[in-house]
Parts: sequence; structure tokens; C-alpha cells
Amino acid sequence: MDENENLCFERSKIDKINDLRERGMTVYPYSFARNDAITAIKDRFSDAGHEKSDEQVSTAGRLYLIRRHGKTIFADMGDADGRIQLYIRKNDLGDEKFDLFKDYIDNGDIIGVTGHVFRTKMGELTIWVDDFSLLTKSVCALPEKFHGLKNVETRYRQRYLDLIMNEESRETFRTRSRIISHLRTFLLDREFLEFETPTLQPIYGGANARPFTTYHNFLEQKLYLRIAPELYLKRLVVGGFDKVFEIAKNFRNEDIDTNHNPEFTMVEIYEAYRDYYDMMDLTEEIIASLAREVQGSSTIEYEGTPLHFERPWRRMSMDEAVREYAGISVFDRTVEELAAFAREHGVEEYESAATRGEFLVLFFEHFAEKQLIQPTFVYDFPIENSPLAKKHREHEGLTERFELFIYGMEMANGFSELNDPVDQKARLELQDAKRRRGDLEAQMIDYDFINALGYGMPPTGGVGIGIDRLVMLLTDKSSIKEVLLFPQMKVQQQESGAEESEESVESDEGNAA
RNA sequence: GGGCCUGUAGCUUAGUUGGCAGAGCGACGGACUCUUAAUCCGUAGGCCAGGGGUUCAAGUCCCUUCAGGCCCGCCA
Repeated sequence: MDENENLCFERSKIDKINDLRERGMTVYPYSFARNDAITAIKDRFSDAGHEKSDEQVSTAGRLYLIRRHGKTIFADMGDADGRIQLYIRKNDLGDEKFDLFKDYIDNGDIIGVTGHVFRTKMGELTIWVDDFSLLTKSVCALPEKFHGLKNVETRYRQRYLDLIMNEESRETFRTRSRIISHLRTFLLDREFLEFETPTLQPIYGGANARPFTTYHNFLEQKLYLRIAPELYLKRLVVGGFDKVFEIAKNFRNEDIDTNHNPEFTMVEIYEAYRDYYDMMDLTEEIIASLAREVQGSSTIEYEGTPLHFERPWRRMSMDEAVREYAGISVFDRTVEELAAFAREHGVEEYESAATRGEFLVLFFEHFAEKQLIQPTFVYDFPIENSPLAKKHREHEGLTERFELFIYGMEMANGFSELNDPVDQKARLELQDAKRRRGDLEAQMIDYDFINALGYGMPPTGGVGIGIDRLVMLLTDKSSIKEVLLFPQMKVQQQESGAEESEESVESDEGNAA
């Protein structure tokens, strides 16, 4: 083995494979007639006694723990959902077959077995093996059998190993799958249509964030990975699909931490003839339903804190939240008074705030956000940083926008969608001006989107729910990396060979010029 | 961007005021027909993340680079 390749291959296991092939054996066969999953066998034979069952079973899986006892072997075999013990005797298999197992089968190998089920003297449900076949030889050593794989970095970088070794990790991702599946069913049952809109977008929008940039060689044009599907889904509402959703991977070129990964999953939902109150109701229903589905209860525990999902949830305007947690109402004060208040209380970045609306957001984030532990909707955001939300029906300077906070984390964001094309044009022009002044996260103007609104979008409510954070909440994980199968990690430096040459990847900037 | 912490064999890890780098599992060889972290005997396996320094002597102290974790800031 070339040591520069940094492979986990083990000499002794490669040697075994060569021996087996010399003896005419197939080390990597094509299929196996597996009749039962392990959990099915355990269920079916739960009341088995010490006598072998009449019925023969056939199952397959990975060997986790082989215990050799001379002419007898015990082994634990596991598949996706369970483990079961195997009992193998020389008397039953014959010398040749038994020695084949004894000498050539290792922990980590995948085998198929046929046999009968019984319970050992110690009470363990076990397959008394009549015959086995090697289905896949593992050439890399499994981590330690008792402590398993603990190293966090390895668990993220080699998730397959994490999944092989850690049932807790498998359980987390099973739950993630169930959450997405249940979410989809929930919406389909309510006659929403699921669509897929472009991930590669010539103009990005729908959120304030820095994009990833790429280039299409044939079209000879710059493209962006979407930061949100919002503007495309609203085009569908214009087109007449009045209940739509997309479970979308979004991409944001920003920092990575325990709550952020450059690519993440969000469900965005739009329903015509609804407003933001309706979308709060819908969000509440969805998340409460998911909690019940996953935890079997409307109360879950997150980092030791019970969170209550029974409806209705607390709702407060941003102004109310600031009045309660900061003890000040921005609408009763001058901007100068607000700046003084901010300085007194150590509010970061207050120098750039010039309007009551901006102070409202600053104070909310500084005083209130982290305190919103139980599910809480905060609504009526200032117009300054909500360019896609409809103006408030009563309050000047505010929009009909809400966010949902749980355990201080932002979980969802929704609006009464802005459908006045003239207003939308003006708001995006404002964003564009900010962008041109160097605000890297301000939005571009998508004139085609404005034209779509020009044809008329019915009054519409929309909401986006962050799926990764929801999975964190429902699986009690404190890092987003624990709920992403393959979190983004920095590429590890290769031992630099002399022939190392940069693939001639064309740089975005160069091509975009 | 700031702070704190971590990196020792394939895995899990010990390593004292600086004094020969140790164990368990796994691997390899052997014994063992109801074990289950099986047990018992033996063998091999380490550039202590990389680089530099202090010292008679560095896993240990200092500087630096890399990777990772946690917290803060920033950000939907």
C-alpha cells in the first residue's frame, strides 16, 4: 500500500483476501437472499426458548464483536436497526467452513447467515448458524469495540464510521429523515404542492446574505447558488399555484459555527389569500405536530430545559418585546434619546442606527432575543430590514413580518408577502443602493420578479422554517454539525507531493469580469 | 475578528517538579464447544499534529503553523 495515499487498508486483511481468492472464493459477491431484518427476527422470536426454532431464518449484517472459543464462536451482528448474536459451532458447519470463519472473518466484515433462533443459557436471543457466506470483506480496522469512535472531528469527517459505530448518531439521522418525511406529508395532506425551483440563479434574492458565485461556461455568465427560493416560489403563486412549498437547500457564504453551515435546509411555504397571522397558525401547527410525531409529546427537553409546544404559543410585537425586556418604547423617544440609552446599556453597533426602526431591532436583539426560551412569535418588524414584507395595515414604518424564537434561536420567518409591485420596486432599489455602497448582504434587484408581481400576486402569506435547527431542537443537539450528515469541514492538507499541481479551476472572479 | 481548550499506536487513553513513551481494545501466533467489553500465554506496532527555540536532556517549557471543539462578536 502506498503510504502517501493515507489509506486505512491493513496488510493482514489484504493478505486474507488474496488467500481466499487463491482458494477460489468470491470475496465481494453480488447479492444475498436476506429474508429478515434483525429487528424483525427479534420481534418474531421474542418468546423463543432454549430449543432451536423450527423455522429457519436468513439475515445479513456487519460483524461487530467476534468471540472465538476454540470450536465455538459467538459474534454480534448488526444491521441498520438492530443487533443480534450468532452462535457458530464446528460440529454444525464442518471443519472446513468453520475454519474459514475462524481464520478469515474479522470484526467489520459483512456476512449473511442462515440458521435457527434460540435463547442461550444467559438469556440472549441468538441465531444458531447453519451456514454463512462472506458478503463483503472489510480491509480497515473498526474503532475500539467498547469505547467506539469518540473523536468529534473524525465523526464529522468520516460520518460513515460514526454511523457504523454510534447508535445515537444513527438515531439522530433517522429522526431527521422522519421529520422531513412528516413535514412533507403534513403539507401534502393540506393540498400544498411541492416544487423544485432553481438552485443556480442569475440573480440571488429572498434573503440578506452573501452568496456563493459560480460561472456557466456555455452561457458565459455568472451564476449564484441560491440563498433562498423565495422569489421563485412567489412567481408560482403569481402563476396560479396558490398553495406551494419547497424543501430547499440554501447556500450562504458566511461564517461557520454551531448554528450555521454554508449549506442548510429550509422549508418555504406560500399560501394565497392568507396573511401573517395565518402563517403563524400554520407554523405552530407544523412544529407542534412534528414534536408530537418525533417525541410523542408536546413537551420536549432541550439541553435540560423543558420546552412546551402545546398551542397557542406566546405572541408579542417586537415593540412589546422591547418594552418588556428593555423597559423602553422606541416610539416614545427621539433618536438621540435612543442612542443615549443604547450607549448606557452597551448595545453593540448602535452608532450606525439612524431610525427608530433600527433601534427597535437592535434593542430586540440585545435585550429580548436570547430570553425567548419557550416558543414565541415576535411580529411587526420595522420596514428598513424587511424588503419583501408587506407594509403594516395600521402602523406606519412597520411590516407584517414575524419570526419564531425557541430557546433563543430563530426558527422561522414569515410575512404577509409584499405584492404591490411599485412598492416592491422601490424597496429593492433601496436594497440595491445599499449593496452598491458596499453592504455585501443587501439584495439585488430582480426585475423579472417585480414584473411577476406586476401581473398580480394575490394576497399571500409565506413562511420559512429552518429544518436543521428544528432537528437540533427535536434531537437535543447543541451543534448543527450533529444534525448534518456531512457538515462542511476544512480540507485537510495533503502531504505535498512534488507533482502537486493546481487543477485549472477557473476562479469566479476571473470569469465574471 | 477576540478569548479559552484539545491534538500521544488503527481506536480509547496514561504520562508527576523537564529524566529511557506505558496500557486496554484491535492486529499477528497459540489454548479453549453457551460467550457477550469472554478468558489465558506470547509477538509486533509511536518522527508524541507540523516547524522552530530554550536546555546536558522536551510528549512535558517558549514561539509559530495546521486541524478541531467551546464561548463571545459578526451574520438571517
